[in-house]
Amino acid sequence: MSDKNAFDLRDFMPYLLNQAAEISSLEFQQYYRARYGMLRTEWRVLFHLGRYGEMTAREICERARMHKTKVSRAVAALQEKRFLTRSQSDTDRRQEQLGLTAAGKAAFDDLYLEAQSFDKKMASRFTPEETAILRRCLMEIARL
Amino acid sequence: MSDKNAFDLRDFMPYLLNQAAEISSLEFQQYYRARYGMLRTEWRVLFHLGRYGEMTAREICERARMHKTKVSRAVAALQEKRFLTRSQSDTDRRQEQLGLTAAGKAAFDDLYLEAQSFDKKMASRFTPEETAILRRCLMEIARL
DNA sequence: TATAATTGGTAGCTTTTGTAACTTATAAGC
DNA sequence: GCTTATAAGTTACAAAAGCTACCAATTATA
Repeated sequence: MSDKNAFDLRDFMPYLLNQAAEISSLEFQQYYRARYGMLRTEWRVLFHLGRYGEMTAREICERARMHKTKVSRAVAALQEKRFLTRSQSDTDRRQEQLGLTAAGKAAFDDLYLEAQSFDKKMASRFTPEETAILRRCLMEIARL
Repeated sequence: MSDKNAFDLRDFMPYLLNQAAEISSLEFQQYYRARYGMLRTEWRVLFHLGRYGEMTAREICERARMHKTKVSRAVAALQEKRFLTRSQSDTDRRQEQLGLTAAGKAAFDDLYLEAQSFDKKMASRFTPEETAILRRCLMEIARL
């Protein structure tokens, strides 16, 4: 147990993943938080609508793997910021189509570029081969 | 923007890391939660004390990179479960040395083994080379 | 065509986290 | 020695997440 080769916290994959996720997320958070006062949940919803176009809250739940209450609150917050509009569906009045306003699109475009360059910066710390393996392993673990 | 090769959420490293971390953590959580009613913060504190021996709350903060209020609450919860004891230091009466009780050690030993086999199971999904690269990249990103 | 079951979305309550202020103890400046 | 600063740890209050129950619209079923 006090053996030098013994299993350590730094060898425990869930711990490693959490530390890496936390650090990178906190760093990127600066952008959407400082500029737009957004939360992580809001940034995710914004990304989905900006990147993939109009969709319902349920579709966002599935794609982003977020609980529906989380999405509901993020949508309300984005609407409050005038970044998002809702329009009731004609075929099923329970659901509403969500879309971005001009301001929402502008925020998305801005953050989308930041995300790209942030990702590039992260990848640049490793060789292309390492980065490719890292991405593949993470996708596999995340079941994406 | 609707280009097939365009930057996608699945290409965004912080998102990938979060999804992978969340999935693996939720899975392992089953063990400490179901058997001992522990929270993640408590499991981390238990791990530190079990693996590295007695130390103060401040040392746990540094090693585990947890905020001192989080540690304080986890310590209180572990004490409540009779897994942990405190003893005031003679040289500095502000700090107290934290250690595990017999029950705490038993819980640690159990979970330590589970953690090892869990990690092994995760690693087995990849080749040894891939696993090594994955670990190195994560350590680098997490600045460990 | 009633009635039960399901679905999209919201609201309320509880648990957990984050932040700042506070308490007590030590260290530093003069 | 006496003030001031800093550190360890706790507490209190606010923000956020999780969970359950709920409402209203739709679909399935008897």
